[in-house]
Amino acid sequence: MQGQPQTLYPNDALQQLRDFIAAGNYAPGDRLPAERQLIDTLGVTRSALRKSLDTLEREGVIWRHVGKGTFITPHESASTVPGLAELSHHVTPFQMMRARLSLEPAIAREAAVNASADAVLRLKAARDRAFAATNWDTYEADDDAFHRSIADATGNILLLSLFDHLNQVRRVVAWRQVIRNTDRPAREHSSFKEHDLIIAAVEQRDPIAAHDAMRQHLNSVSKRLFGDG
Amino acid sequence: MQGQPQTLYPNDALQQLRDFIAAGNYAPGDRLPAERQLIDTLGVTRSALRKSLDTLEREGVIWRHVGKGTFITPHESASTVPGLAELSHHVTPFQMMRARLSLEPAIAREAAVNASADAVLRLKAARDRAFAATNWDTYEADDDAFHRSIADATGNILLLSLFDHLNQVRRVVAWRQVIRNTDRPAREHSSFKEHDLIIAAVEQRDPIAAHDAMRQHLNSVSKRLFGDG
DNA sequence: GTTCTAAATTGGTCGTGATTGGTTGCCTAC
DNA sequence: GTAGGCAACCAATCACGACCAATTTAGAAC
Repeated sequence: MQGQPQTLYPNDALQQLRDFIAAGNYAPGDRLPAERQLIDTLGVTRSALRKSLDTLEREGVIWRHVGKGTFITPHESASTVPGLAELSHHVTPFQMMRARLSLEPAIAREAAVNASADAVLRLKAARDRAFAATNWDTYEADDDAFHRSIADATGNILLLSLFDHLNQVRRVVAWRQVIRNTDRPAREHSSFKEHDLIIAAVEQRDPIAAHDAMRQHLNSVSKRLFGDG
Repeated sequence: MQGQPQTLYPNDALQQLRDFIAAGNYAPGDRLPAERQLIDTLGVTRSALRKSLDTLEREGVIWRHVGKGTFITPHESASTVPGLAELSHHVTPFQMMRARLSLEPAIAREAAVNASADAVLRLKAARDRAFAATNWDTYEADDDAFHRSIADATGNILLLSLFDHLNQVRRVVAWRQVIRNTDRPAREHSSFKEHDLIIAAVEQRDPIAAHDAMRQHLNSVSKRLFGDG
């Protein structure tokens, strides 16, 4: 696809640089070629190269100093984050749970502060749909939608985006070990009560209660998943 | 194919553009020709072309940015989740701050629970680099790296990924209005003390203190940005 | 062998001009 | 009178080159 010599999309230089480093087998502490040499090797402009180097520096992959050069960071922190699909292979269900416990209670708190009346209505509608689910699969989808509607209720598109990011990974992470001894969620399924508590807290504009209700809910989900909290 | 160059019915330009993209075999992420070139190729006016491009952008087919160009959307991405660049146009600095306040304290809490000794060392190294910054730009990069090293210290790649997602948007969000009346951060810049508090809390494995220290830090950043808390 | 100096090297910065998507306003055609 | 073509302008981005400051290297001077 490199038929055209003109610029491809901006991230191209970054990817080339990553490939170059990976192919070069650089050990931690090793020095990279000088910038003016790299732009020849990679065939990119210096500004594009330096932008990519900035990214790698922020990621902690490299370390630069005027007059000395650019070096691979001494501590191998394996902190290069792969793409979403790749990510889901490396995330354990426990880590997923910790991440949810980190993000979602805070989102619930924001929702309690900012939710519009309409958003509360949508929240209740999502709750009702989950309650009416006739099998576990649709319940999961509805539960999904319920949690997302809380992120939506924050009115903060960035928080919603963060939630979606988390959720995309969650859908793929393998936790099929969930015990389902009934064919559909029981009416007294504890989640329903917990959902109601969250909604009530949001409706009453009580950020602390919303935060705690969500945390409690996720803890009880965690308990069902892992056997205990 | 069109014998008459003059206008047919209004949607003509849109259809032509669709055909052009389909015929061009563009891969996701590829760049389209510039508008002023496309109007030559397609034989339509710029206003008609831009209207069509607007439609495609709303449909999520393409992605535009001033000074860069027009690109095919990288992945099929559910229409509900706008791309990162698109996102940054709709996120206000205030929303960004609320999102940081939602995520980063929780990350600091996780770091306090899970940070390895090595991770704490990397934390301190990042702190020292920021302290030694000689101008605001490198300070920002170092501060960035510091916050990221906290996410790294959680040992949870998903949390790190969430942080990166947030950070990618943060780099683009327009808050150039930040006041910088000195040419570099003063040694008594409050952030330095706050960074130290965070590190101390993580080192002492005190999740609550780490959470609060990060919240306080972000609050003071917010104060600097918006004038008050 | 030591010391000092000049040149070369390197990452960082700045300015200029070109390109790009976005905006505005005038003007024609219907 | 209104919609749309048309052109000029705006602001963001990038390539390119020159220059700057930190650092290393080489060699001259003694």
